[in-house]
Amino acid sequence: MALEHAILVSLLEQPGSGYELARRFERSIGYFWTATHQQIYRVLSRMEADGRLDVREVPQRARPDKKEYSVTEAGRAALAGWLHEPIQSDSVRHELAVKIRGAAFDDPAALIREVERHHRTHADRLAHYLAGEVRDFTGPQAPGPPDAGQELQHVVLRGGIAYERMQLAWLEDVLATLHRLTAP
Amino acid sequence: MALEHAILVSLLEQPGSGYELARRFERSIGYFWTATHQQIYRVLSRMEADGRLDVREVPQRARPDKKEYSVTEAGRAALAGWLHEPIQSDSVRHELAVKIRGAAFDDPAALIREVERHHRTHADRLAHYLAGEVRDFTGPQAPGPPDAGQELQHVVLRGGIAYERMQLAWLEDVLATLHRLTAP
DNA sequence: TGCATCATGTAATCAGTTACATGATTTT
DNA sequence: AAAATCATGTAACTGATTACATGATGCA
Repeated sequence: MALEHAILVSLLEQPGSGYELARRFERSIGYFWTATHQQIYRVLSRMEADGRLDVREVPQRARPDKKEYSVTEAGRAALAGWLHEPIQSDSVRHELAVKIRGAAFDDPAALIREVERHHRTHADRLAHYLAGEVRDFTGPQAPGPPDAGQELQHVVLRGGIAYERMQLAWLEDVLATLHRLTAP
Repeated sequence: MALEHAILVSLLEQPGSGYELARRFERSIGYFWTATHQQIYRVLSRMEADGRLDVREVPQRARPDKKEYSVTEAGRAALAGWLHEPIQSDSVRHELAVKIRGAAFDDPAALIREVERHHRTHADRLAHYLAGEVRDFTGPQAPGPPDAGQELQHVVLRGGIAYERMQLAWLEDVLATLHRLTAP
């Protein structure tokens, strides 16, 4: 299970509450791993019980208290152990592709709207990634040796950008194909 | 749940047994949806109980009997219904990206082998897809209007090819980054 | 007054994986 | 003699989603 490891990475980058983690999973970490708050809370409790995380109750004024989690030495060791194990390539779950092949048994034209909708979603996501790249990874780099954390975050973001660009090009291919089949 | 729909599509393309489906999920359908035989058998039973599939016991000589499944009218209607519902873009689960960001808290060099391994896996998969494309989608097309099923299968395969090419390019980017961080 | 944000959780259910189990035939 | 292929399944478990629940503050 990689949610646990994604949480370790995120909390090493910056300690925080379950709520904050859930928001990060909607933003940067969500570029390559998704999770809902329910699941995050459950995993956080377990990880704390397992000694991989420390909790600190943080009272706040004008807001409910929060539990700030940080990674213990045991947590860091667990992450290191996982990093040294080989993982298998992620299995693909591409629901839209199921639909496209399914359209052969229905009306291909009915899918055009849906594919256009996905195209917009991916275009938005790409714009969002590109804005993040400009914000976080341009400008003069600090003198001295390169910051590994920064470089690695950037290469992962470039992966997200490449993925969205590929998706957009493919969705355009799909649209052209659907149009060809509809009005030849 | 799209496994059910992936099974409907696959059985509409060609009726078959659970075993045969499992093999297709390792090949063509596996390009965009994965499933193990255990899960397939379970879902097949449920779908048959729900009246979406018909079963026919096929005795075979020199082999165990098999159950050949085919899609009922109700099954076809269920697929059509799903095709007309909007779906949300697939959520990403990119374990390798978690590892790459995690490498900032460990030794980035230790990841090089792992990334190279993934590169080989994707190169193999790409070669496999390209061979399939030559086998199934080249040569003179039949006269008359284009075959929708064929065109749609092809565009999905092109998606798989585009994905693998993008992955390969990105993994090369990752490797270059790791080398830069390791021996600057 | 109503909605959004911050903050945490439980309960029920569904989906997916891993391990185990059986048994014949064909190939090496 | 051993391994691979064909063929089907059960059981236990883990992971993930959906729905429900609570309650304060701040903004329009």
